[in-house]
Amino acid sequence: MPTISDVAKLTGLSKTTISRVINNHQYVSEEKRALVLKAMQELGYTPNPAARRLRGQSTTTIGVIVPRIVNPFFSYLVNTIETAAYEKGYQVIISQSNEDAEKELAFLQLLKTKQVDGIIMTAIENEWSVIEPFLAYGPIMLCNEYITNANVPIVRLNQQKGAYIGVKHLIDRGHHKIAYCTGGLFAEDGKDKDRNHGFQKALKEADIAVNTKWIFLNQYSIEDGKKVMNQIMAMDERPTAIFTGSDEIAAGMMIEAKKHGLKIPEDMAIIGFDDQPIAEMLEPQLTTIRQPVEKMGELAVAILVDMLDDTSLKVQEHELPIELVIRKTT
Amino acid sequence: MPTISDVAKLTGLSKTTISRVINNHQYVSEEKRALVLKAMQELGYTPNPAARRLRGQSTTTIGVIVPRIVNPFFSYLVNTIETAAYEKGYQVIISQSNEDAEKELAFLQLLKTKQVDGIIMTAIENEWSVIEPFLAYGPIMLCNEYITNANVPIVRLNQQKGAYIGVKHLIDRGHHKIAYCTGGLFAEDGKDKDRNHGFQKALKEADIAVNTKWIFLNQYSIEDGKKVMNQIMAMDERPTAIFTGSDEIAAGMMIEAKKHGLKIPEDMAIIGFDDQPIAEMLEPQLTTIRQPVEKMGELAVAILVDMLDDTSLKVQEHELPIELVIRKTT
DNA sequence: CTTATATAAGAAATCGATTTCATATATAGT
DNA sequence: ACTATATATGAAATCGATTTCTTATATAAG
Repeated sequence: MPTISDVAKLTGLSKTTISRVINNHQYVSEEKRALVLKAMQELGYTPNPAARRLRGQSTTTIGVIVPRIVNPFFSYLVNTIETAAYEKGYQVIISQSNEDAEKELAFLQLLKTKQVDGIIMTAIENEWSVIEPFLAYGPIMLCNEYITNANVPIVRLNQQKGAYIGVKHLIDRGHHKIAYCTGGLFAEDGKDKDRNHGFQKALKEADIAVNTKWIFLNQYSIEDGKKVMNQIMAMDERPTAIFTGSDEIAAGMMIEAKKHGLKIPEDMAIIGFDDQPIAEMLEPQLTTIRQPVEKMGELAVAILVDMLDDTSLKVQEHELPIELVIRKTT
Repeated sequence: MPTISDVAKLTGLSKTTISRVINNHQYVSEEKRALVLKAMQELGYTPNPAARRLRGQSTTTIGVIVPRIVNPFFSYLVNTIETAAYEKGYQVIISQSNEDAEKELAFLQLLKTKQVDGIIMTAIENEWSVIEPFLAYGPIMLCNEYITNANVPIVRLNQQKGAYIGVKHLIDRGHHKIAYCTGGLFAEDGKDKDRNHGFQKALKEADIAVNTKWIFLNQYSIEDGKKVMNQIMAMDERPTAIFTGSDEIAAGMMIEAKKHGLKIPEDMAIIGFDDQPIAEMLEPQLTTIRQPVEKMGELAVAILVDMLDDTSLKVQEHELPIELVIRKTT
């Protein structure tokens, strides 16, 4: 690997001048600049990022934490983040937190040790008080999941509205017995809390009391959906509609409901969340709440890069629109 | 951020001794070792990776290239790679090649500039002659996609067998008019070539001539599947069965076939590839070829890390089993 | 009792860039 | 013509680790 000294030697100039050319500093004559550029080309020279980082320069790398990449919502989010980052000249380091606070913490260390310039968190496992100290080492921003009084940029959706319009839609279709199956066990803040509020608000407006037997929390996967549906099938009094926290839960429920001979939506209406590709592939096609994943990812990268360029930037918060996509399961 | 000098100052020892403790070198007294460890703890000291890299140490980072992360096959692969890497103390940098040779090349630069210790390629966009020179800067290995005479470790599946057993299964079900819809335009090597051979072998054994009208190459997504199905519907003479290169193509075809009122498998048998979660969610459930993604990812990481630990290791090639999962579309 | 070897620790060089400081020349302003 | 400023370049310090040389002591061998 050629180094900056090799370029200096070949051109007969000093390392300083080479560095100036690399970093587009002023006060380099056109003549020398061309000479240096040519020599760099010739040698196939690339600046060593480790050396640049050591001097406190940027790593042009951003870190992204997702709960699990196999969840399509997050793989789509990572897709847009990676693409947007690449366009801005950044690499992406990925970690799956897997609901593991330890692993999340290990990842935040990358910021401390300057392996990443900044971090996008799409889920939060640790207490904010644990995460906050890392802000001293670089920007952290929240995308998707959020915490109300964290003084960091947030790109999020109006989750309360999402749940509200979904449940409202079920009520409009004449349902009174509505089950609720979503993630977040004791959600005291953020996405799940807001969804809970949206759910409650819609019911309250229609004067429907919450039946706690039909509340299923901490549910995430297809398997979870199947299990819950089986629990519901075993009940004396069943709900007639289910609002779920993801298309995957909904899909699991549909598979199992069909096994039990239930007709959807006649015997059981189901509504998903996310509008993943599977929503269109299920039969019947799934009514769901669409989240603008692409916009979220792009915006998150744009904000993070802005913060990296200008550290004095003030904290922004963006709330993106969310909408109901009515298909055939309601 | 405390540095090694801070630890040295606090303990009253030299940087050299601190470094020895960090790297578990011999000839450090137990007494001093304990002292250093305590001081590191106290200061919350972590070695600066940029500095270590500059000295040519490992980056404990591996790079992974996938075509696109939103393809579930690859998001599952990345999942296992990331998990396995984390267990071995490695970070993962991800890039989507998006069928873009330029982007793949940009990613390989990370090896040259020591931002990653090694790279796992799950797809190949450039000519091997373009990729090979990068081997001088660190190990590259192939996982999933492969090139016959590249002298690098390969973890792959028996793709020929995969296509063969799939097509054979269709023939056993009595089909003679079999369409073939998969990726890879002019596959001269690797996965797609092998699949082509498997397809041809199965037909030949049953004395069935290939109908080129029913060959669709360079197809990947759900949308591609839909388009091809529409092309097939417009034909005078249609195939009665389709072998596809991914569950997604198959899913797209099923959606469109149903729109046209075709019954699956009676009017049209369809077989997928991958055994993604959607295979079970489609109606009817999709017959497909299962690929052991978890094993592939784990094995790839294990081999790469082995190579990093012991650079004299000889090149290995692993072929993992592949199997037919018969469901309801055939 | 001397010499060889194992153990223990530090000083200084090194990795490859950027940055600060110093210096030299050219141009502009008065 | 003389100072002030803009332009152009280089030498050396710096970032935070590891590594190579040294040196000093302790132990073992002859």
